[in-house]
Amino acid sequence: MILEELNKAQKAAVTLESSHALVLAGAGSGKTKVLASRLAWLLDTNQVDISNVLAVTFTNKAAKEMISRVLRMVNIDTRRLWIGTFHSLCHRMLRIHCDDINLSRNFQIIDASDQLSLIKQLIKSNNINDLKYQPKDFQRFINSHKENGIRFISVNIQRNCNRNLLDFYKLYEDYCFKHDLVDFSELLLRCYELLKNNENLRARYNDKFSHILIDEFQDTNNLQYSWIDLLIGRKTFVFAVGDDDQSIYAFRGANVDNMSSFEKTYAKGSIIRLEQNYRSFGHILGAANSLIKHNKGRLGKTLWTDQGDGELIRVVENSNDVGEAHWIVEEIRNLIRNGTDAHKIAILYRSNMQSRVIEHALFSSNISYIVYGGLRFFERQEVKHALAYLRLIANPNDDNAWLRVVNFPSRGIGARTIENHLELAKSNNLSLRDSAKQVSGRGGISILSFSNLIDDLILNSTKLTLPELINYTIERSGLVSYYKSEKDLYERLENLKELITAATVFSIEEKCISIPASCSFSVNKHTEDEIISTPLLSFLSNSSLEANESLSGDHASSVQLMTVHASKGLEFKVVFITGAEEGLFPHENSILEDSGLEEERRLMYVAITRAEEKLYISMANSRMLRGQVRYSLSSRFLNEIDANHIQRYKFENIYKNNSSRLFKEKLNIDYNKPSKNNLAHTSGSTSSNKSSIVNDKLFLVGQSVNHNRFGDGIIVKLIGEGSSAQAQVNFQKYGMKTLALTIAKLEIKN
DNA sequence: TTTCTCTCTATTTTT
DNA sequence: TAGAGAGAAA
Repeated sequence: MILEELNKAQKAAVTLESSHALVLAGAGSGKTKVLASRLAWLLDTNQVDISNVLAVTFTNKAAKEMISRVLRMVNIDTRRLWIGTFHSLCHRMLRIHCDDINLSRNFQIIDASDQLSLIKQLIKSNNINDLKYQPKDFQRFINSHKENGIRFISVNIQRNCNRNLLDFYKLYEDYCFKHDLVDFSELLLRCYELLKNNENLRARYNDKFSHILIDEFQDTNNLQYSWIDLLIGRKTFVFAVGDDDQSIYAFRGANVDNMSSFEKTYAKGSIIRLEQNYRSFGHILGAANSLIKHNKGRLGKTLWTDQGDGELIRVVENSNDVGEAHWIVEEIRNLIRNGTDAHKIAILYRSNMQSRVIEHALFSSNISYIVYGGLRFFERQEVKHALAYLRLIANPNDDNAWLRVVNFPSRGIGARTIENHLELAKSNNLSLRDSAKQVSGRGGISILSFSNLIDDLILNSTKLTLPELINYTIERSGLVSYYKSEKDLYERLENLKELITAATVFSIEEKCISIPASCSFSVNKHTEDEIISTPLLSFLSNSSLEANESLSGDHASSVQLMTVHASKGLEFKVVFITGAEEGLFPHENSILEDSGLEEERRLMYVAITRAEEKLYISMANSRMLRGQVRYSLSSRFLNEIDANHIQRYKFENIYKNNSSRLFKEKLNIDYNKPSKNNLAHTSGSTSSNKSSIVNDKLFLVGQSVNHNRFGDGIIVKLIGEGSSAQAQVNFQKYGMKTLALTIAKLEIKN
């Protein structure tokens, strides 16, 4: 039954015996199916006990999907299965073995935004004023080092890294160690060190896991690879699935080379390719294949389908961003009128800011839509406030949680009082809570009463279940009355109530419903499948690790809007790829280096391969960017796609009295020469000139020009007059440059 | 403490 | 354009 619905290549992968394997799974080739079938097959044929499998995914969503697919094939007790994200699996190991690595049992996980606010606080309290670096730079420095397995102590100072960044790394490390805080990269690094430095333990896990399954292997970073490496024992077989052409997260440390490293070290030339695509029609795949061929150093694969060519891809030129949005709306109306479900239509864009204009157009046409990638539930301000109170219950010495809510809702504790308090705590080497009694003055009294509030919450936590405790906490802390007080904060109040619901659901799932929130499970120490925890603690960990999808509205009848990154792994009947312009897609920050450009190309590849039946790619000759009108050439990627898969269109939009009338014309046009009459329709104005005459040449904004070194480009902006006149030019190969018109020899192209 | 005003900056993002 | 953060005024 498990093998019935698989094609030959899929079956070969699923039933592979006694060896490591690298499965190159193209977009839409049934990757998830193969992974789930593999696991089900191993269990069904009794080749392995469920407790001997480790399955790693990148998102919680993917893990859930995998579990539900496996359950459809075999009946198993999933609680004994080690499945989850890298972070959740490391977390699981750390909870079991925290005693072995000097980690407190109460260690708390901090998410990216907690980490950032901690960094800001440390910058302030240590009077660090290096104007060169923003808090985010410190954060990036710390995380990227951790993700390469580098602690402060092992940073090579010879490397050209700044002393201040380095010193701060130490400061941050010390603080986290002292306060039992573990950030996301620390979860991995700690767990890596646990296995690395503890031979016996490592040997036990090497024996335990006879099969390791890894999803999205192209997205692993160096530390994740090393962690897996440590888990591979003599009798362990790794089944890694990935697609180097869909690696789009190098910017956050993912290393595609892990695929070839794995292949060389373990899989030894045995690559299984899944190339039959079940998602898209031929023209769409042809376009994707012809585009991605421009990348070098691929492991190589070509997608094919037996479903026929389908429709040509429609490449559409618009005069500006507003026009593009209106054209999309018009087209979507037609599609819906002809029977396409709205939720099977996706609008993709390179950067989030592009959604605004599109949303506006959809909204005014009464087409319902959902935007993915907004604030998630557990990242919302009010939820984080409530969680800070809960963290203080779990650990009253959590200074960050203390600082977050000591004056929220406001209790008359100002910046001055807090400064005093911090100073006092630091000089006595105490936590804020332990030094609360000593704060003097009016603020001191307020702080004392806050401290009493926390004591009261802790007292009640032993009597109440988790949902009851949360309810009590948000009432007693004043959060509820604060959010009740103003009308437009109603939604935030709802979210607080939603948190109670989340805890209720969580309690049921964890089967800990009648246990008071702060009571420990009794645990056999070092039992590998048992976790030392309390309901409150595991709820808090869970809320950091599983910051679930944002609460969005009506799924079923809404058009879906998201970035190309967010679309990875999804599929839609109809896809609109918008903003196919030089500087935007490929993004100007990425085009100067080959690796950057190749990642942009893979991103376009991902976007194209989301489409099942209909694919539109649109561009606008000009768009409003950061309050200025920006002119662009069409994306080079459009020229890299084989022309026989494409049909080009051009749309002129004219607006009168706020109502839009669309005139469509089908033309064979050269996309690198925006026609001049488009300029008349661009909205917005800038303080710069629309034209400039230098050496008898008349330069216009929006004009195509050629420079002897930089090649072809388009004039984006003209600044100044006469001999000091400058032109800002967006060059196809070199990005944005500002040139003096009297010096630079710019040729006007017709 | 809160609110207003000015300045700065600007991909992609899961855990 | 729009949001965040800092600093000054109320």
